Amino acid sequence: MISQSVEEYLEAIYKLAEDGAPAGIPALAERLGVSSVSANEMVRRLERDGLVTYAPYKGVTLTAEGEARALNILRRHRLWERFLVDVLAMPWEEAHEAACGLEHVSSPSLIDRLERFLGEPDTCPHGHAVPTATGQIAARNGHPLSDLAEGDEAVVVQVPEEEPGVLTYLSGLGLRPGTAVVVEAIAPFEGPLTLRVGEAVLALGRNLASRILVERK
Amino acid sequence: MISQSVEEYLEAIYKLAEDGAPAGIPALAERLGVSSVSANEMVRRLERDGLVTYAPYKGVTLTAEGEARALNILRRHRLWERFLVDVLAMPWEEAHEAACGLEHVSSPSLIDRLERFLGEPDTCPHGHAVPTATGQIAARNGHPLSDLAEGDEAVVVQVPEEEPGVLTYLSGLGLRPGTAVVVEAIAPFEGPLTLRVGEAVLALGRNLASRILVERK
DNA sequence: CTTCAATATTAGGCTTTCCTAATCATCGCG
DNA sequence: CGCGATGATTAGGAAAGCCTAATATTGAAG
Repeated sequence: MISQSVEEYLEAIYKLAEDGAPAGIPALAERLGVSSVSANEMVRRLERDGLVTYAPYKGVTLTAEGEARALNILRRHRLWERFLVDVLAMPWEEAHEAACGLEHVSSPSLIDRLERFLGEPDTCPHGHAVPTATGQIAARNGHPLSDLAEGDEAVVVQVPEEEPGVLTYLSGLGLRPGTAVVVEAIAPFEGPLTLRVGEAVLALGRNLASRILVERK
Repeated sequence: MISQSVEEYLEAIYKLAEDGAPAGIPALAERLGVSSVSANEMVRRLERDGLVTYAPYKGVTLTAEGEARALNILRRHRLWERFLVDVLAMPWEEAHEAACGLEHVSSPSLIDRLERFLGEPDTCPHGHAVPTATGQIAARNGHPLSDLAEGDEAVVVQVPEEEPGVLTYLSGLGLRPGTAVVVEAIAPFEGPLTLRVGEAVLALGRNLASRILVERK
């Protein structure tokens, strides 16, 4: 058996590795809201159990076993999220929180049934791919919204999960997977993008825009 | 916050108190699969936190606060069970297990949404009343099946939850809430009851029969 | 009313998961 | 190349939960 804490660490390590280099201990600690010392301890436990390899000053990397576990957790998380949002009509940000709890107490049988009930969705409500029961995950497609040029039209395919504040904000703007956007203007010096979303026009910071994936039309 | 362990203890204390006297430490320990020492420790923690009162050699009793918590846990458990059985078509015995995990990680908002989605059911799949969000629980109605006389006809209203083996057995016999039964014969000396269930005739031990509630027709 | 079985408790330990404070190591910048 | 910031680690603890072994208490049955 594998504890909830361990699952949370594996998940965080996977997500940190997703955007770039292997996770450093401080980044991991920060993300999980624990001290560096605690994260360090846990990482050594994970290494002892063959779930990660750790090189000081380099970072933590999941082993094959660790990655398989992480993908399984992501699978559970994203299917629950789909259920909460689509079936129970729960708001995005609340759904993320709730799924964080449910993901750690879901047997394979339960998850498989849930998946069938939901119609085997490809992604979570934020557009992230749902890993299969066998541990496959579809490659991310789409480009950062920040890579578009003025005048480009595109459809949102993925928004960041995790931060509740960001989710509420994007939800309020109507920016969710499937939304069509037009780039009206791009301010210089890393400035904001001006977007048209339906009838509305809005300004979006470059940083956040780089974390939204779109598909050109 | 309240830990999963604490919730399991409260639930067990409630259920033990349901059938008779206040829970003794050994009974509690047995039910939870821990040693008497562990149960003793925990009971003292619960008392320290104002959730139970404990009199050695007498038993453990929930305080008002403790009972409110227990009812809330039961609410979550039974609604999840309803979902798992009705919506995901999970077998009874598996659903009980799964609900045991889910019940500890479900926010009030989630549970309220789930309840609405399910159509505000009155009972869990085994016929036990679902406590309301405000902590009310409907009184148990019905009589033990073992109290019927030969020739009586009745409808099952409640079967025991908890033990997976019992659930599988009853499920196999077709004995579930709503099932009509006729008492064909009652063996003397605490012997088994012979029942007709639909076309089938079967023998049921007196002990198990006393834990099945029915309503006379 | 005594004795024995059931119940309770103490003593001592283990693991997991977290913490603070303090020290040590490394990397990169000037 | 040396020094300061960042990162890593050690030392020492705490609380929750669990355990076994041993001891004390109590209630009920003879």
